[in-house]
Amino acid sequence: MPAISTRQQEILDFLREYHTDRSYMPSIREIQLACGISSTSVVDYNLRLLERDGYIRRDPDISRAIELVGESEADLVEVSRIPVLGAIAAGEPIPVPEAGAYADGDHESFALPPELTPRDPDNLYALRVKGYSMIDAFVTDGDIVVLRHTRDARNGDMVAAWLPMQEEATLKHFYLEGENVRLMPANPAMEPIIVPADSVQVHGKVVAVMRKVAA
Amino acid sequence: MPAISTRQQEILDFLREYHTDRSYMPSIREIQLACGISSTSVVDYNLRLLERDGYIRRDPDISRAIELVGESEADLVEVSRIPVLGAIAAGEPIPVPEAGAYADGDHESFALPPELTPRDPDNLYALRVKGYSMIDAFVTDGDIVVLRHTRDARNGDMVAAWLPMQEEATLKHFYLEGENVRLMPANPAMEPIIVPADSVQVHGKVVAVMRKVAA
DNA sequence: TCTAGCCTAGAACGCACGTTCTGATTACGC
DNA sequence: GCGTAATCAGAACGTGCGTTCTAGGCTAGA
Repeated sequence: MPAISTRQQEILDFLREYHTDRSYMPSIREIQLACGISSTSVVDYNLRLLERDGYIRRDPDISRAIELVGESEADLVEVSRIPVLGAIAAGEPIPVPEAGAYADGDHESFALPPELTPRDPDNLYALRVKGYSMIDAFVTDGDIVVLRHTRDARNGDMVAAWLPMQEEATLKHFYLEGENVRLMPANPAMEPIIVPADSVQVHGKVVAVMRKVAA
Repeated sequence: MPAISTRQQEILDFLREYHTDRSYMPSIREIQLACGISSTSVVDYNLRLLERDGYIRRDPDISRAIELVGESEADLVEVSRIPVLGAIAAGEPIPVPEAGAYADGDHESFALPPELTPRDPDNLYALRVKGYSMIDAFVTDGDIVVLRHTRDARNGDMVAAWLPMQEEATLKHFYLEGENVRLMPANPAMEPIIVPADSVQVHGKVVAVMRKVAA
């Protein structure tokens, strides 16, 4: 892209600014006024150059038919907003999504980037991790875990599980073996837990983990 | 929101369709033509109702100044796109961002959600983690670490460092203590490394970590 | 049957706005 | 210095386009 003059840059900036306020483009005369240009023909002339150089696109004879090519559209990404339903901690029961909780209620929400969004973005919710009890799943205090609410875990899935007997919440890989469930830590150096299948409540599969590092 | 007539629904659909093609709104006469309406006043009348019911917003006397309220705008979030410059692994040197690498070159990129974006989103880049050598930082194979490129780490920052003597890349908390640097694992159960300050290359601060868990 | 409200027609008005034409001014290479 | 191109001015033109006025066809309730 060729370099552009300061006047063209000024026009381009104004287009961006105007478009974010209203959601349509200014008329030529509005550009003229805002940029302190003395004639509409000068505006037209510079718009012509901007179009030739690929910064904008115009439809002739149509009012306000200016498009900013690339840029603003490319930075806008469609993301799924995930409700944060609460916290997950070792000794506390896992919050359960009530009906309709996904449809964005009064919960705090979180934007999941498309790279981390699964094919099927339904029934997702997030929990904030409290404490250091889940470091065997490479998850630490303050992390956000994104879960898909489901009861049917398949072998190998990482699940959020509540163990009523032990009164413990945990994140483990799930393996159903006959009458028992084997819960494997993600860290292979640590020992699995084996419990009767009817004393495990699977709350959901872990879909993603995100962490903001302090400072 | 009150129910709307089929004609109003038809207009609304046309507005959406037209706006996705071009990025501006149709004129009243274009709506008239497209929806097979015999008079501009009918279009105006129905637009008036749609505005009263909160489906659209209009600016009087301005061409094509129709905004669709809510819907598409709400799901679009402005995100910063971070270039993924390569991989970080225990025994391999850390990829260094060349000048201009941030400005979106030919690198794969990654959308960082606003919740994880620091106040100052400059000089950010991402690396894909290879191997299991960084589990002491709660980071495992396949994770994405987001870094801010800087050489001046402050005490307590988590940094990506390259140790030329040991030929090792690592993620640790950084503490400068006189002539030496103490590198603390995030997991307090593990031992710190203490090395001379001139044998540590700090490549950047860790800003965020994200992980997609295999389904 | 009359009336009231809702929706639709057709036409005309008048400003908004893109376009264009003619010159003036500045920038720049030789 | 001069000539060519790039940029800027001012005004006028023609039409795009929102608006408005009047009026006719529906359905429903009294």
